[in-house]
Order: sequence, then structure tokens, then C-alpha cells
Amino acid sequence: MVRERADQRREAGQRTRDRLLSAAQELLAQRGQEGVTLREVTDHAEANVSAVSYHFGSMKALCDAAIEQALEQYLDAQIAAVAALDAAAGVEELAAAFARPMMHALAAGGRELAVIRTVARVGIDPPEGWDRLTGKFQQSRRDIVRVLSASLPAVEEQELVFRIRCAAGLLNWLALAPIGAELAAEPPERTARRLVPVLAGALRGLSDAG
Amino acid sequence: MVRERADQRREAGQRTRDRLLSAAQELLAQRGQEGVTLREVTDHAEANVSAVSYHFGSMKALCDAAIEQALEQYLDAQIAAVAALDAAAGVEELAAAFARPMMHALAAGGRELAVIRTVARVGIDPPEGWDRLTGKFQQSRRDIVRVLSASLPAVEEQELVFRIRCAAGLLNWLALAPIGAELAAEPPERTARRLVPVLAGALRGLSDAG
DNA sequence: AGGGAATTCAAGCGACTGTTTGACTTCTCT
DNA sequence: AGAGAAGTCAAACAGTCGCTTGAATTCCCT
Repeated sequence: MVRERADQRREAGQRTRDRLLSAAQELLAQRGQEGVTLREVTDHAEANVSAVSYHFGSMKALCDAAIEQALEQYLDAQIAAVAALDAAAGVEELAAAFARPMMHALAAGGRELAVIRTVARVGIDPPEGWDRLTGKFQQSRRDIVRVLSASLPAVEEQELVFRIRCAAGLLNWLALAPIGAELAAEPPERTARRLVPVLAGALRGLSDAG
Repeated sequence: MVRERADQRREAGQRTRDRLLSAAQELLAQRGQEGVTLREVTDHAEANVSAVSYHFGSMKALCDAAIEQALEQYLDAQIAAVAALDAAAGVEELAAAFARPMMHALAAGGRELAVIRTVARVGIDPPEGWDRLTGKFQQSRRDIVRVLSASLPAVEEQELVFRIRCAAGLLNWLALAPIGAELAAEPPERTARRLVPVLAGALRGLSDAG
């Protein structure tokens, strides 16, 4: 019982910490790094302004933490989706797996959508010293290259990396731009039917298809 | 002589107006709407802070003017590039024409790159009341649909519009994300050789190619 | 019960935001 | 030459920014 109370107490502080993290993620997704203010976050999280300094040290540190959390969450989902693929998967199946986390987030909305939008924004405006965390990105890319090169043995690896980055960029764009909201409003299977051919076509390339 | 002096005077005011517009475009491209401050613009343009109120009325109005100018400039270039196409152009030629303004801007850097990046950012974070200007967008899209539907008669028009929006989104992403800087550093013909197949593949789709 | 750590709070800090003001210069026109 | 329009300038405005402070509160532990 004593232990449980200690945990409750510890969780009380943790709870406002988490609310701050969530609020920051939500607002980062909406307006980007430059557009989020301290008071907006604290109001949204129903916390005092000084709670940010107390729990994170500074507003910048809170944003970094929110971004890092979002990045890990998204990359884990994407790595898992690709890892679950059959080793002999075709380009279309790969494209579908690659797009799955984003489509799921679009359909779900809320926190999941905020996570993916935050990730997409980081791809455009990376925070100050953001050289770390590139490792996980590269791992995700390596996994996909491995599967993709099985389907397209004629294309150089360097070229495959480029196409994967294009596909990822397209997904990021869809998450951020108004077109993403349109896709979220239609049935997921319809979105998949429209999006997967585009993604797969980009990965496969045209000149090879003749 | 009197006339010339009058013009000179009139151009003196016009010149700081243009410098403000250029500086605003440059900074909008770099940091987005929320990240640009009045003093940063005026310092960059070597103008007084009140020059913004004088020439544009407000900081917001200056940003709107800079964005509108950039949008028109880019859309005109894109419409022209597509209009110059042969009526019987294939998907690859269309993709090349579609990508040309962006690739040109990437290679040129400076003002042209700022214009295209500003346009791309507007695609993600449209200014407050930005319902106008959608007309020119739609015109550009209609032109491309017309050419594309000649190459892909089996695909519904609604579907072609979706694919074109994806292609445009990808180009916008390349203009903004770090990968764009990498592309700008390599020879343009190499970029074209890598990018056009991806774009064409996306437009053509995969499931149709079998 | 009560010392002490953890957390929350209202209030205020200096720095910066966009905007306004009124004097000042520059040039036009008669 | 001189009235007046057009443009520029330094200075100050109220408001918001991120951050800090010191007291008050909440809860753990002995």
C-alpha cells in the first residue's frame, strides 16, 4: 500500500509532464516549431507556465522531447510494418506496408495524427542540433532497401534509396497538406486503392517498365 | 528631364518596396510564416521598420503580397512549361515538364529558390483567408490532366487529378526538405535522370503496368 | 505528528513582437 | 521660390515572448 501511494505521487508529477508533452505534440503538428508558444502549450495542458521549466528545463527542451517521442513512435511503427512483410513481397505490397502507418494515423486522427504530422514537419525544419536520431531513420531505410532490391534487382541501391526517400517525402506531404484531410474523410480502403499504385509506381520507376 | 526625375523619385519608393518584398520572400522560404519577424525583414532589406506599414499597411499584408507574387510567378512558369508540350507528349515528357520549374529553381538558388519554397510552404500552411488564388491552381491542374489523359485513357479523370496532386506534393517536398539541397548540388541532368522516372511512375501508376 | 522532498502557483523579469507617431528629408509641380 | 506630396527616420507604444522567483501546496516517509 505504501509503495502504491508513492507511485501515485510520482505519477501525479508524471501526469502533468505527459500532458505537456501531448499538448506540445498537438500544437507542433498544427503550427510547427516557430508557431508554438509557451502559454499556448500550458493552457492546452492545463498547467502552469513554470511547469515547463520544472519538468523539461526550457520550452526548447520540451519541444525536442515531444519531437523525439513522436519520431521514435512513428519509426517503430514503420519498421514493424516493413518487417512484417514476406521476404518475397512485391513492390505493391511494400508500398502498402510503407504507407500503412500514415494512413492509419490519418484515419485515427487525434494523437496519432499529431505524431505523424510532427515527424513530417521535422523533415522540413529539423531542430537545431538534430544529427542524432538519424540512426533509426537509416535503419528504416535499410530495411526497405533490402525488400525492394529483391523486386528490382536491376536498379542500383543508391537509386533505390533515392526513390524510397521520394516515397517517404510524398507520404509526409500528404500528412501535412490539405489533401491529407480529404483522404482522411474517405474510406481507408479507397485511399489505399488510390495511393498504393502511385507509391508503387514511384518506387518501381517508369523507364524500366517500358 | 523633368519626367525622368519624377520617375526616378517614384522608383526610389518603389525600390524599397521591392526590397521589402524580396527580403520577405527570402525569409518566408527559410522559416515559414510564423518564423519571420518585422525587424528581420527590414534589416535584411536595409529599410526602416515603418516602411512596412507605409508601403503595405502591416506585416501580415507584406507577407501576403510576397506570397501572392511568388505563387503567380511559379504557377505561370509551370503552366508555360506544360503548355509548351507536344499534344502527343508521353508520361515521361509530361513529368519532365512538370518538374522543370522546380529543378530550375533548385539549380539557380537565390530568389528563384525562395519563390518555390514559399509556394511549397503555402501548400502546407495556407494564410488566413486564402481561398482566392485557387483558380490559377486549378487551371494548371486542368492543363496537365488534359495532356495526361491522352497518355492514360484508361484511368478516370478524378484519379489523374489525385496523381497530379501527389506529383506536385512530391516536388514541393523536394523543394523544402534537405534532400532538395542534395539534388541542387549535383548536375541537373543527373537529377532529371533520377527524378523523372519516379514522377512518371507515380503518374502512370503501377497496377496498370502489370 | 511533522520534517522534507516534490510539485504547483501567481507575479514579475527583461527582451522582443508589430505598430504608431511626428519630425525630417527629398523630390514635384506651379 | 515655395507649397505640398512622397518617402524616410528615430523613438516610443502596448502586448506577448520565454523564463525566474519565492511562497504555497501536496504528498512521502519516519
